[in-house]
Amino acid sequence: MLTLTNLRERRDSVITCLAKRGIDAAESIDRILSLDLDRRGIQKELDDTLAQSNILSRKIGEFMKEGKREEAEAVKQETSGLKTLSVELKEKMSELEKEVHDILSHLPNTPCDLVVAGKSEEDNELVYSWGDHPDLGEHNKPHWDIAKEKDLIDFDLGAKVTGAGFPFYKGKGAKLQRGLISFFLDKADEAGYTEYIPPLMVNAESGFGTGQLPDKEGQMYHMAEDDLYMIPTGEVPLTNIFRDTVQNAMDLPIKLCGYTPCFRREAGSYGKHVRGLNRLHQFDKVEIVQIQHPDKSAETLDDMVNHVKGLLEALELPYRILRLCAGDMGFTAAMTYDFEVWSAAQERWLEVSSVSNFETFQANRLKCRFKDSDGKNQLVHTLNGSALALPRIVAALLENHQDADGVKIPKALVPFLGFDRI
RNA sequence: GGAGGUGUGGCAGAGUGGUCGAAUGCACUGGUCUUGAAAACCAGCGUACCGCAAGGUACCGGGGGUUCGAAUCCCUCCGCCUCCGCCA
Repeated sequence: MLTLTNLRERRDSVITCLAKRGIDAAESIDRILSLDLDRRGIQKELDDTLAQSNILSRKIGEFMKEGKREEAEAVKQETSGLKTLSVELKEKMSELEKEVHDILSHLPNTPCDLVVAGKSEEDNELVYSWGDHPDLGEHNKPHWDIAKEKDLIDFDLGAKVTGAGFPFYKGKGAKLQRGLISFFLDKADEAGYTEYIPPLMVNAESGFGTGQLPDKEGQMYHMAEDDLYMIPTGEVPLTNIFRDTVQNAMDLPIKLCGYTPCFRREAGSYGKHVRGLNRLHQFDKVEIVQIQHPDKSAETLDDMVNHVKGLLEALELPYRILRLCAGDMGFTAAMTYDFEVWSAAQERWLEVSSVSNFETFQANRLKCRFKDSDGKNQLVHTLNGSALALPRIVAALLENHQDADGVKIPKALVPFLGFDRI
């Protein structure tokens, strides 16, 4: 969530920034600013009224102590008007606050300077690429065929037991999942990230804290009976650890990681591009998260990007990195790098990781601050990235490393699997 | 799930409905003393909002209520603890 101070002090530049996303926020922002002005006026009035009635109440207390009942009663009469007034003012003020909050919580984050304006993925900037596209020759099966032949993944069984998008992994397919998770977690551990195993359901406060609510309400599975949400990403529980906290500047950055299944409703997506592992309702992911000092978050984002590069290179998968244009970025991000792996058999790029700096956008919702050198509380910057999401990695591994009689496992992964071919 | 208890500042821990934003101790910060340190002593030490400032307002788990006035009374939700039940 954008901070009110920011809107007040930098109205024009916020509007310019949001315009890069293709959003004309002038009207919303001016509405917020005018409501906020009203609010401040009313708060002044309310504070004065309360101050007045506090004085009278104290006076009543003194009279009561001295046994002057009549004088006390007389003062009581005076307070009744103040009381009704303050109730009215309180109502008015909370209405104004609520309206400001509602508009504010629907405004997305302002993109960084580096982020270009643009509407869709076509405007994303290619910033890096690695590896050659393999020439598969006649061995160019898509992963769903390989998975079926080698009995690695059973989509039909998942559809029967749960529904489409909830596959079963079997045998070497299951071991591949487990091995990849261990591999990713070990790499994160080596890079200094502390491993967590978080809850897979979160409450509404947490959903709001990282920005899934209210923006992505329909994307999450919701347990109505207990008002809990299945996590769409480990980001939600891992970042909400820091909700309502004040960190010590010395402890920054805080680095953590965790493996979790992720649950997404993905309503309305069907067809060829979501076939096989390309889009699932439940999938596995290792997430890395950092809580960082505002001055250092830009370089931290680069560190995280480098970490993900290392993973993909170890898996010998050709990839490219895109800096998303403003319009293609998520609601909460100030800057995002997407990693895409080339799928040789499908002849398309598959998004396998998204690494973002949210700057103070989440921190403002989370109320996550640190004490700066002046002893003042300041919002931290939050960052996170997938390192990595499994399904499309599995797809790319199966497709890119296939040969005449199976699939060759990249060397780095073999110790985690106990076999070198499928 | 049932019964009882409990929730106060970074921690510990007081708090008769009326100068309680809250005693006290510890921790922390600055100072005095000291060659230096420790000890001792002195002072400071929550957050948010409004205000140029002086200052004001709100906050004692969350929400609501009673009252001129609530940390203190009532209702409700949440967390924690103890006992019982159930259970991987």
